[in-house]
Amino acid sequence: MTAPVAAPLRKMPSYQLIRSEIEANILGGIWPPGSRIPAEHQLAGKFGCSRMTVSKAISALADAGLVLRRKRAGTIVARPRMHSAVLDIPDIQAEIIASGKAYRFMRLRESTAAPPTAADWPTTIAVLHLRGVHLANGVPFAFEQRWINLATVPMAADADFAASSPGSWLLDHVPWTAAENRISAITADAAIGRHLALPANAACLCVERRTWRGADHITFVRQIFPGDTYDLTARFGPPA
Amino acid sequence: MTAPVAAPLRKMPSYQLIRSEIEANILGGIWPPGSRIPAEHQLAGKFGCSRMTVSKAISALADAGLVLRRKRAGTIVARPRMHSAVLDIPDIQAEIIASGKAYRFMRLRESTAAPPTAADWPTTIAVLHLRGVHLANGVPFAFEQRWINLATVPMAADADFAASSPGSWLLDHVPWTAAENRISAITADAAIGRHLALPANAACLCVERRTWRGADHITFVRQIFPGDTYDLTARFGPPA
DNA sequence: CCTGGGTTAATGTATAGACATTATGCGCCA
DNA sequence: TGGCGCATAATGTCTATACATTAACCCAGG
Repeated sequence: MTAPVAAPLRKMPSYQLIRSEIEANILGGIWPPGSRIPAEHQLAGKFGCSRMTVSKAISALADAGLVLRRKRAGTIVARPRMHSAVLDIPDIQAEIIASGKAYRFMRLRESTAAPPTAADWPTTIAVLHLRGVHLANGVPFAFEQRWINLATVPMAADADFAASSPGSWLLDHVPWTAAENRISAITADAAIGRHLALPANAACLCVERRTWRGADHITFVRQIFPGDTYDLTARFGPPA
Repeated sequence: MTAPVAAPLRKMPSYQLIRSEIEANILGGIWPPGSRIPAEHQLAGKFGCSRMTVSKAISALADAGLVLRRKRAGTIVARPRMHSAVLDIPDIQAEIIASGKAYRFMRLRESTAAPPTAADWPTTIAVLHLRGVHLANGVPFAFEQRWINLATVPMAADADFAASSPGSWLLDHVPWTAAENRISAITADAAIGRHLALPANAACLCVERRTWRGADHITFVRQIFPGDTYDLTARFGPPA
């Protein structure tokens, strides 16, 4: 039995090792933002590998936004920016099941109402309008209102949304090419308060998501979570 | 003058062209999820390039999550997932200025109160406690409450937060290695309502952010936005 | 029928070299 | 002094090749 070292330095490929080395220099402050890092051929010499390998390592760092590469000018350390965060917006059904609770989608009355103005859909297309509540162990977790474009997803008309939530069904059956998420805070109206068992005027987190397949609209969904029991969390970098 | 084609097929490198070709087959449904795509050497033959070039293209697709690569089994089209969304959480000062409005940070009374329990900071460290309101054209835009770890950032004690917001100042002076964002909805209390000129019990979007440099805490900030006028938007894929 | 192990097809990594591309920065010339 | 243009240093791409690694597959043996 070898040493049970928990460290992940088992047998890292060169380009990952080089990447880690550079990353450590940047994050450790040895190479401050704006400074030039050694040229590829210099690093290749230092690490005793070919320039291609160094280039692959630096390309990964450039993709990650840690450095900026410019021909002739060299590679410089990027100024850290709180540009964007990777936010986990999982499928509600999967999230509830993953937490060990029983999941159920309670479907409410639906209609074939016109698509919502917020989604700027053409008013002429045929849509399936769904309303329902996601339940975790029988407790309301989120209220969902969804419009599905029947021109793009005709088989949605025959789907059984009692077994799996509309979101999961769509993920399983319809590939999407673009999506947009919008997060805001709203005050629960009477209907929402009733569905989620909330007091009047409770603050709620509202997630609206639109998805496309190419130029075609697939679905527009508005999910409303109780503000005091749900939050979205995004994390960056190594664990603290 | 050549044809004013808007299409971006000007002079794409081979690996990007190959990537686009594969991507089109996947997104167009010709290669459905779970199906195998041709082996690298086959694609190399088809495109008349080396296997390295094909591999680079497929690696990019694998990084993007469109395909899964497995030795011997080949490369298969991944099942699309709403894994995570890239959310734009820009610096408030930069955001307001970018929108063409006048920015001002109105600093409120501060204290050296103990760090907030929510940030699970040690209670013994010296902190700088800041409170203020971000103003866009004089109108309250967000209420901010911030704690800065003076052990990690001693020069924050002497900084002038009238010129630039605390967030911008920190971004410019302190590199960070990890960050965590938490988004929730809250009901405005009396103080928040007063600062943001909101009616009582208005729903607000609450963004809490913690940043670290290595193992050291840098700052904990809680920003509160009027729920009806602010939202966070994240977009994926090509523009609609 | 099941199990084990070897074969082998596919990806993963790496190299040395070549040429393309680009913008920096210096020198030349007006 | 000023501006123009070219040499050059750096990254960007690509090739042909080599070997490592992995796991699907198949077949022999129980």
